[in-house]
Amino acid sequence: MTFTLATWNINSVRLREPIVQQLMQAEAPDVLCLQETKSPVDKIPLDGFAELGYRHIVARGQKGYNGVAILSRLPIEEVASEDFASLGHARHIAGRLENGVTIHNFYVPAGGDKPDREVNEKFGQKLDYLTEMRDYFAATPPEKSILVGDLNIAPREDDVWDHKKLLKIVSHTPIEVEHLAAVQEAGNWVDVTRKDITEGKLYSWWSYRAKDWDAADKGRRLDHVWATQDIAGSAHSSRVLRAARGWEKPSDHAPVFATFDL
DNA sequence: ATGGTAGTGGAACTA
Repeated sequence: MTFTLATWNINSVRLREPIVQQLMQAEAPDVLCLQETKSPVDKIPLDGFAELGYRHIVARGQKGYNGVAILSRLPIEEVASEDFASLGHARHIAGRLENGVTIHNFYVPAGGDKPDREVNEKFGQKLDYLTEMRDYFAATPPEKSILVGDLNIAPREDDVWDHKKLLKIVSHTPIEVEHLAAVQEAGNWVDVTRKDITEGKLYSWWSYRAKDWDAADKGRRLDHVWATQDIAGSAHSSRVLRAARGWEKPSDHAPVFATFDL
């Protein structure tokens, strides 16, 4: 059985209902994981998604901020939702497909502007969130699992437009990269995107603030697809749909895809 | 060092 999965920080699922449908029609991933839905679950516009074949959903939401959803053409059953770092935020949902694969969908805290937990509480919360993710996967090692989402960290030098310039910028600081590596190690996660696309600059996010995001190309790879060792070898065809960053009323993130043969 | 844009919700917060 082959299925394709996409992850996309949508920055309001209600405002961007049209381009979510555009992605469904143009690319038709079997499973679409969204972050920053910024909507209570009961106000997500599901009818149009269902008409396009996405009849199954597991989600967490809140008013105005955060929010994660898995929209699926395949039946999916909710299996977990954790409040790491006890923030009271809707940042995690996990579901299981009928083939036994578990999908974790995360929206990791962005962490504020200053990379110093002494002066910026949000940065401390981000590190704590990652530490609790690590402990969660260390306590119960995942199997046949996929982890996706906006992890708000670009770990590699070629995941950012300028490594040296971003070393003190939140999302690319060494301490964040170390915390993310600890999560990856605890769960035996393989970075599927970088298993497939081993070399070269690769981004999934471009700031709204750039005059011309495409020409400036000052991007970062904040959105990730990971899989446990037991199924990572079946993954292929990873890609970032950069074109979606240029669609009508775009998100500042582009969707990231991977296909699994299981 | 600063300010640049976008979403929610109708000011101030978050990213």
